[in-house]
Amino acid sequence: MIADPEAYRLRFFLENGFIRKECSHCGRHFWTLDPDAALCGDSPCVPYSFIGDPPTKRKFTVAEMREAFLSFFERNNHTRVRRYPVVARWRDDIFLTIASIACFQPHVTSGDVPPPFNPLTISQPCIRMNDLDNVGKTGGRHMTIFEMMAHHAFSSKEKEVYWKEDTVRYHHELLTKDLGIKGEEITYIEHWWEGGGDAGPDLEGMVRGIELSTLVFMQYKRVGDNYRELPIRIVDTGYGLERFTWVSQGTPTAFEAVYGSLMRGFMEIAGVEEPDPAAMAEATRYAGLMNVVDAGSLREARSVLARRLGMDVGELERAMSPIEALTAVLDHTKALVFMLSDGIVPSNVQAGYLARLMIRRTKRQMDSLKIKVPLSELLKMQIDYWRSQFPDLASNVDYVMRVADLEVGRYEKTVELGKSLIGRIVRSEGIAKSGVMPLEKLIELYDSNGLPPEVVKEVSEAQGVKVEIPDTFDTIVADRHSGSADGGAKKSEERDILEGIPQVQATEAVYYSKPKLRSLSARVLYADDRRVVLDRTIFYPEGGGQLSDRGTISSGGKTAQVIDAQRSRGVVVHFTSGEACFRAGDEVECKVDWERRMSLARHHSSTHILLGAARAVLGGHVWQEGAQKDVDRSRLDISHFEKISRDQLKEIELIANRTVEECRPIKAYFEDRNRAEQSFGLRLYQGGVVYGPTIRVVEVEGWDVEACGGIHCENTGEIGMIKILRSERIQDGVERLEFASGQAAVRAVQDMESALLAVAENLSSPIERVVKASEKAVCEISSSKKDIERLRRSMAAEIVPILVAASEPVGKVRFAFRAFESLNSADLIAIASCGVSSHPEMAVMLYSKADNSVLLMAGEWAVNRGFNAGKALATAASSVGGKGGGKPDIGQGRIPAEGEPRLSEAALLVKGMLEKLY
RNA sequence: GGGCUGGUAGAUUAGCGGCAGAUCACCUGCCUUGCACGCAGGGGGUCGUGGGUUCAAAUCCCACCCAGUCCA
Repeated sequence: MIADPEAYRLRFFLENGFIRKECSHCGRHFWTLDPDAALCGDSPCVPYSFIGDPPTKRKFTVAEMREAFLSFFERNNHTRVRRYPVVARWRDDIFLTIASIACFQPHVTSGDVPPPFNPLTISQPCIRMNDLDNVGKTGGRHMTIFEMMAHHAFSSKEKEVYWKEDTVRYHHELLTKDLGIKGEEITYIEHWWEGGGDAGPDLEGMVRGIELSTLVFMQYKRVGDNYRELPIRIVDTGYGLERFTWVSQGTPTAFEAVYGSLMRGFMEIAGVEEPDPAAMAEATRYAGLMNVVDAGSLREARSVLARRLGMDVGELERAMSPIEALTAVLDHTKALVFMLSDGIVPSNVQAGYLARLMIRRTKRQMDSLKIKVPLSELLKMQIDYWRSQFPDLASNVDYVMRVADLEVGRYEKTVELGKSLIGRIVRSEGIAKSGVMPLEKLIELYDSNGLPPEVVKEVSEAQGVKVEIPDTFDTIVADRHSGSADGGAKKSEERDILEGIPQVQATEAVYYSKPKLRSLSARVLYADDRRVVLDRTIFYPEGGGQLSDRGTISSGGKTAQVIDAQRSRGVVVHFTSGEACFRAGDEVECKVDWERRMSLARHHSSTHILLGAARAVLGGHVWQEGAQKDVDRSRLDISHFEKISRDQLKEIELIANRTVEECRPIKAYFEDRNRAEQSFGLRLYQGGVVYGPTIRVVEVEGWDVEACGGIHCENTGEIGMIKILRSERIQDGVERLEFASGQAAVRAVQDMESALLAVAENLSSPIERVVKASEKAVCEISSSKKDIERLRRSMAAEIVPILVAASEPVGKVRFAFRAFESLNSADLIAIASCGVSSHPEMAVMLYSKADNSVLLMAGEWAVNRGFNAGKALATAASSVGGKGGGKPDIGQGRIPAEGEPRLSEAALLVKGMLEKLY
């Protein structure tokens, strides 16, 4: 949609002498004070002209520029708001905070929740992974991490804060008065903005060829091809802190301006020379002229630039690539510091995957620069550089460094493993011969070993094996999974629990107001053969990972079992079984299965306590990733970067139980969202995204606070005991704790005790010495085995001469046959193989009465002449009712006791076969 | 949550129904006297756990545990 030109015809422009023009180069409309201006002021229409010649009254550092901005808006009645994390945990549609307005979506922008302050100003660190490829190649116009300075005003019909006029006036005043940019140098380009389903006109503030700010007037919601007015209109501005700083310093790239001494430190480590400032400035100006940065346009621009500098393209690339890689490392390491410090745990999914991607990319760039210093050191340098402006970074420095080292190690291990795996596959004859990697193997390497096809290609082509990656590789892989994937997905299809129920009032949640009430009389609003809706209820409906209450509803002597309760749009539906049937208007008596309720409450409160304990033991990066509370056992999934050790588990358990002993009060109450956030921070949202202006806060006093809808104990002492049953790594970066509380915990301990007692009994050992006893037993088994093996060998050596002496010539071989009383098949093998290997002309047939096993081993001579002991034994054994088989040199089988008297017949049969050899 | 791959000596692994092997490391001796050296010999295995199929299971089937990995 193109906005009505009237949308931009501001009184501010008209009264201050701005004129509307059309850019002779790109055709866009813009407002300017310069009557001679013909171009819009954006690149590529206008080249960068601030390098070496800043338009501001003085140079600003990043910190100075941020402060200048925030204090300007504070002076103009805005409230300064602290930055939000770069991980957007309050949103379920994006992982990272990509703009300042993202902090207030969706609750504030939808009108559900009032903004914390109105108007407000903020400088919000944002991360955009989609610019990853451009970082370092555009002189700093693109960065994965940047700060978006903003002033936001939220206006509704009831309350008008400010709109376009004041926004532009603030903008202009800040730039001209506080920063000292001449009014004539600022142009405002008319533009239409759309994002995240919202839309509105916007003005882009341009100075000397670079876009410094975007002033968006969000006022529409996009519905299909139409636009609907939003209930609240939002001033959504974005001022690029790094660009403002850059422009004020006029450095060749933005990196010198933003990173200053840190950049020099990184260059020293990497051994990268300071590039010629003039050439660098030229390159940056050139990058500025490129609209889209992709491989093609980059190459093209390079060759033009090379010509202008009088260089060869290759020469230019060699000169540029170290500084490009270095600035990318500079940018990525800062992004990583914020990501990790804000608690992202690298993983193979979601936000964790973005962190992993960033780490691997950074590592590759570091390798290309041959940087030997560990990544964690660079991160440490970043933290030291930024800590005065972001004090919270310093508190997580240990975690950040630890995780970075761990991840780099993991990456190196994966690549190393991949190399040996590919090497082995290549060596497998089929592939080495054909010289081509089959698609099948390529998919397997990716699917099972996580090796991207590009890596496989690189490694195997170094070994002379061609790899072709089909364009549709991703689709092929996806297809393989689709068969199984939809099986689970379809099941989760939700049916409306209110289907067929007429409009009824919201159910009064007595389970919240009087959580200790075990029975309640209520009135039936609706009932059918399996569902009952009441005017009020004490049955907790399933939610927040807590199962629903069960119990009974009865009236006039008839009773129905409540097997489940669910809530939808404020209405609690009780699912019943049994004959009792109710009618609307009936007065009924509700009874909750109290044992179940208490067990669920204990497990739920335990979850909060354990989370706090895990955070205390493992660190502040621990967040709840999911939870399920049942009656006998529950589980809590938490983010953590490595397997939780036994000792840590014990520590968590101990601390959790201490908290239980301390009998801390647990308070549950409804609270205004903004107020709760201010008191407790975003830590509240452990259980995931919560909607609405009012949230229910569950506070374990002095221990843990969460937004939570569940039923809890009133005091941690009611839990009695928490027993962690086990921990499991359910995916990279997520550990699952399974635990039991109260009686269930006692029962779990009893079960373990019984198992231990049984073991002790088997070992005839008292429990205190059961460990030693079991170790000794295993040791003895092992040494006995060695003894047996030794005895077996010497026994075999003793018997062989007897066997040889008793053997008879059969054709050209000697044949020995003998039955033993108490030897087993392993013993027979030892004897026969000893005999046959020392007497290659022999064939030995042995029988054991103890386990009815029969063995035939043929010496080399017979085997070389085509004798097959396996086949011979098979026929011989079956002739007397047994079974068997084997290979040419060895045949094994079993002849049942009934066949024993006819053993000599079987031996005769074998002899007959041996006789034929010549 | 679902799929795939793997679990064999301290390490890396071969075998994939029929006598558990290799390489490195380790120990002993010789050669040489020292910097991934050669030779001879040796120790080291509940073949992840528990069931099942089979005359016979490291090997096939089922369940579970552990590790890796992909998809949601």
